Amino acid sequence: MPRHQDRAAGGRRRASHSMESVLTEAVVLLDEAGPSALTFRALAQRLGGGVASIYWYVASKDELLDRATDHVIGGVLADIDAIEPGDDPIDDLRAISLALFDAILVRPWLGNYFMRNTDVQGNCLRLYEKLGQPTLRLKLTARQRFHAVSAISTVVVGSAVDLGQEPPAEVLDGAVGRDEFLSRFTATWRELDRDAYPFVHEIVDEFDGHDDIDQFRAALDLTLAGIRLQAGA
Amino acid sequence: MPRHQDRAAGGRRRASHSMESVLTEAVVLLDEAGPSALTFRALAQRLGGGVASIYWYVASKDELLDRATDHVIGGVLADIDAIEPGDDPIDDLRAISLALFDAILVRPWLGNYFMRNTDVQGNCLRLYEKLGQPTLRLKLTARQRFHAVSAISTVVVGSAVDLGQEPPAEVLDGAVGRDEFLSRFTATWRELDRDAYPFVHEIVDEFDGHDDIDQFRAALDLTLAGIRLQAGA
DNA sequence: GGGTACGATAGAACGGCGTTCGATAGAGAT
DNA sequence: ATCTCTATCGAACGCCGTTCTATCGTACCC
Repeated sequence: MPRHQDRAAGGRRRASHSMESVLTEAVVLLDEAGPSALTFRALAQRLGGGVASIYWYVASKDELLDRATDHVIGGVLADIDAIEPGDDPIDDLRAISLALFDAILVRPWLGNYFMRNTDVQGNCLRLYEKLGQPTLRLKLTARQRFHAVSAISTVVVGSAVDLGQEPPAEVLDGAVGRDEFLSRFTATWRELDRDAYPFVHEIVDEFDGHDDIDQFRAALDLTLAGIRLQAGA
Repeated sequence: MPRHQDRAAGGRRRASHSMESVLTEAVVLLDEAGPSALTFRALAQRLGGGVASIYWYVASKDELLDRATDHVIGGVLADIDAIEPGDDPIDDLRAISLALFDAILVRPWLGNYFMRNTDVQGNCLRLYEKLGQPTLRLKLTARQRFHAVSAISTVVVGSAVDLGQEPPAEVLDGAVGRDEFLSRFTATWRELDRDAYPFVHEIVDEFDGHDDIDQFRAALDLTLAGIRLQAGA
């Protein structure tokens, strides 16, 4: 029986993966073209192996996304550990939140999978802890602390989701710039009836060419101001 | 040539749709079992027609989701129009936000599609306007007004996304209750090292059996407190 | 060194999805 | 009667996540 075991030039090599390489390459795909680009087939090709092999490391695509997310959060955690705690707990909260948001700006897809399953996302849990520790220095009840951190987390996730909307492909191609894309909206808005839409007209100039990080910082600072008020500090 | 035109008993009837019926049935599917249940095939079956017919009304699934979302926001808008403006603009902001969140509690999938494309989502734009009008009565700059409404919108969307995570099927089936599902997490958390996770231990009792609307209300009130402070009112 | 157990890999197939194509039925105008 | 435009639909296409089954290669045992 001719079992052709061609170890010669043409012979297919078997690929050899690792959890690390799987997650790293998954993140590369996500970074390059967003969640829709991360398919098992694309990932397998990048790893130089077969599709089914990936299932040895993760049980499903959801788990892959959860683990990939936690993988990059690990890096964020390192950045956050480098932050020196200051006198003001609220300033610490702000610093940690901004570090997290910086990571989301670079990888807008993060928002959709962050904190989805702490069983698998150990780093996300650690980050949650990090975010909560400054509140222990504030005069708050346990419930208030819980709500405060939830609120900050909500603001981060909410902002991330705004960012994470995959732009209509023409922006990704670079065919039209982001500013032009925004202006298309504002142009429509400006044509609305001034009496029926006084607020939209009031802020349309602000929306045009607005900066995402300014928007996040403003939302975060409003929440932090509320927390500070509550703590009586 | 025998073009068999069986108008007899067995003859298939043609279905007759309308934008209204398409969106209504789409919402029914979303309500019954979440976004994963809304497929063109399931929708066609419900409408008693063919798959391709739906494409006469919407150009893609994204547009279907956008329009379905805007459809139900229309109902929310009616609720909001029924709210009498009070003396305090911030109380009005709170009332409108809560009305919106009430709708999201019933339909957790809303958060993922809300405010995605104001071209198609006219009602969402109207709601944005409604949310902004109270800020016109506050002493704020245009930019501050823009950021204030964005912040509120972010809190709503962020909370909705938390809610919108499709539970792991066993909860949907009713096999395990929501409380039991939460307790499974907290049980793991309680086993963590107390020194490494002081905050998690501090709030684990709060997390166990927590109420989503309390969490939202707390986050919203923190943001509103920040806005009130900014307006010097 | 032959046999065996197991960690790891992979091709092929399955069913379901969004989407497209081409055909066609019905209603109204010419 | 014919033409036109709106509306409908079955069948097919290509891609997706997932599963099945068969293998390869190494470490270990006797």
